[in-house]
Amino acid sequence: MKPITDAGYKLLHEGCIALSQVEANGMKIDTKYINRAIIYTSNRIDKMLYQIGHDKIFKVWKKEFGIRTNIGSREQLGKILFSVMDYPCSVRTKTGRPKMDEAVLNTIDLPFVRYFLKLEKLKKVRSTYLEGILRETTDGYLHPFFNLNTTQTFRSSSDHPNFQNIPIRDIKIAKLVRRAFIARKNHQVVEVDYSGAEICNAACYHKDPRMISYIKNPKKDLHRDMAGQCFILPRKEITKEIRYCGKNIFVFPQFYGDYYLHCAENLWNAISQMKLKKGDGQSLYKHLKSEGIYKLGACNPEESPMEGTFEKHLQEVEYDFWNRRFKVYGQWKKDWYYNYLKKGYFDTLTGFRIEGIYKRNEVINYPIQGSAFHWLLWSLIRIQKLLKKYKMRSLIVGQIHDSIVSDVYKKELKNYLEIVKQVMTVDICKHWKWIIVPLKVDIEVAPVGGSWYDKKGGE
DNA sequence: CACTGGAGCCAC
DNA sequence: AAACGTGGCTCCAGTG
Repeated sequence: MKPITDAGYKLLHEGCIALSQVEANGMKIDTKYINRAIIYTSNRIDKMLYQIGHDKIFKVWKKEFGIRTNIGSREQLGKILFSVMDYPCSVRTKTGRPKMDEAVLNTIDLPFVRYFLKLEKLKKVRSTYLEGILRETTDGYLHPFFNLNTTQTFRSSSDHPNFQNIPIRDIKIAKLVRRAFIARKNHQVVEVDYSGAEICNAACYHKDPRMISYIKNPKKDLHRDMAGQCFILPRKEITKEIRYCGKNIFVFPQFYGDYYLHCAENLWNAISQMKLKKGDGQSLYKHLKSEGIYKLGACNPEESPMEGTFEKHLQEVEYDFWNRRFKVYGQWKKDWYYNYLKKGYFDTLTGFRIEGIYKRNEVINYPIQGSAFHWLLWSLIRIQKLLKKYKMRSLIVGQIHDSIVSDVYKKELKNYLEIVKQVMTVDICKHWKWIIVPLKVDIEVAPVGGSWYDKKGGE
C-alpha cells in the first residue's frame, strides 16, 4: 500500500498537515452538561439494576454462579437462559458459545432480558461516550485524533476519542451524547457531507450508464425501485419503511459483496417487524403469497432454492440486478477482480497502489471506499486553505469519512457555505477529471447557542 | 497486574 | 469459488 503518484503523495502530506490543524482546533464541549448527563444515566442504570436484582431469574443466576455472578456477563446469562431455563439456542458464535447479541435476545420475551439489554445500552452510552469524551476533554475542548496511516483502504480513522462513531441513529441516545458538542461563542455547528459519496465514486470506476442516470436524474430512486422489486410492489405502495429495507438490506449489502441468500433471510425477517399503513407485516406476507411466494425457503447454501420461495425470488432479483439493470457495473467487478488476480495489485483513481493478498470483496470495495474519502480529504485541505486566506474565524473541527464538521462564526455562515459548495462540488471536478458524475452536498446547520444534536438540514 | 482475543455495538 | 466493506472502544474471560 503506497502512493504511486506525486499527487497521491501530496494528498497525504497536505492531508496530514490539515488534519493536525483540525486536531489542534478541537471542538468545544459542554462539560457541565456531560456531568449532568452522567448522573442522569447513572440513575437510570441504578434503576435497571434494581429491576434486575428483584427479578426471580436473578436468584437463579446467583444460585448458579454464586460469588462469580457478574451482571455484565453475557456468557453467564446465556447459561441461565439456554442451560438452566431450557430456552432453545438457535445461533452460536464461531467459537461455539451461544450468540447473545441484541437480535437474539430480542427473541426472548422476558422482562428480565429487556432490563438486561436496556442496562447494557446505558452502560455503553456512559462509558464509551459520556465518560470517554469527558476523559479526553481539556479546558473545555476535545481534540480527537484523525489518522491517515492506520487503514488498509486509504480511508482515515479517529481515536481518543473516536469522533467518527458518535451515536446518531437512535434519536434519544443521539441527543444524550451530541448535546455535549457545542460551538464557540457566537459560532454555530455546521456539518456538510457528500450525498451518496460511495455510490458516486463507484460510478467513476465502473461508468455504468444506468447507474449514472440514477445519479443524474433526481426523479429516479434506486432504493425505492429495488424495494419494489424485492417485495413485488408498485411504486405508490412503497412506504418509507419499505424503501429503507430496500436500501439497507438489499442495495448496500449487494454493493459490499453480499448475496441473495443472506439478503432473503434478512428481508424476510424485516417483514415481521414492519408496521405498514395498510396493516402490518402480515399483510406483506399475504401479498407475497398472492404473487406465488409462500415461504422463505431453506436458505441452505448447499441446496439450490425451491420454486415458490422468497430465496428463489431474491436469487432472480440479484441476477437481474447485476446482469441486466447494472450489467456494466457487474462486468466491471469481474474484470477488476480478474486483473488483480493477474497482477497482484490494483490502483486507485486517486494515485495509490494496493498490493498484497486480498479477498474478492476487499479488492472491489477498497478503491471505492478509499477514493470516496479522498474526495473529502482533498476538499478539507482546500477549504482550510481558503478559510486561512480570507482570514476567517470559522474552524474545521472534525471529519467523518464523507463529511466535514465545522465551528462557524455566525457572520461568516453564508461565506462559509459558499466556499464549501464551490470546493466540494465544482473545484474538485476540475482537479480530478475522472469524476464523471455531478457531485452534491447535504448541509446541516445548528443554531447559534445550539449543539451538534440541533443540526438541521435544508439550505 | 499486564496483556490478548472474542464478542458486541457505535459510526460511515 | 465465495458470500457484507472499513474503523475504535469496552467488557469479559483466560493466560502468563
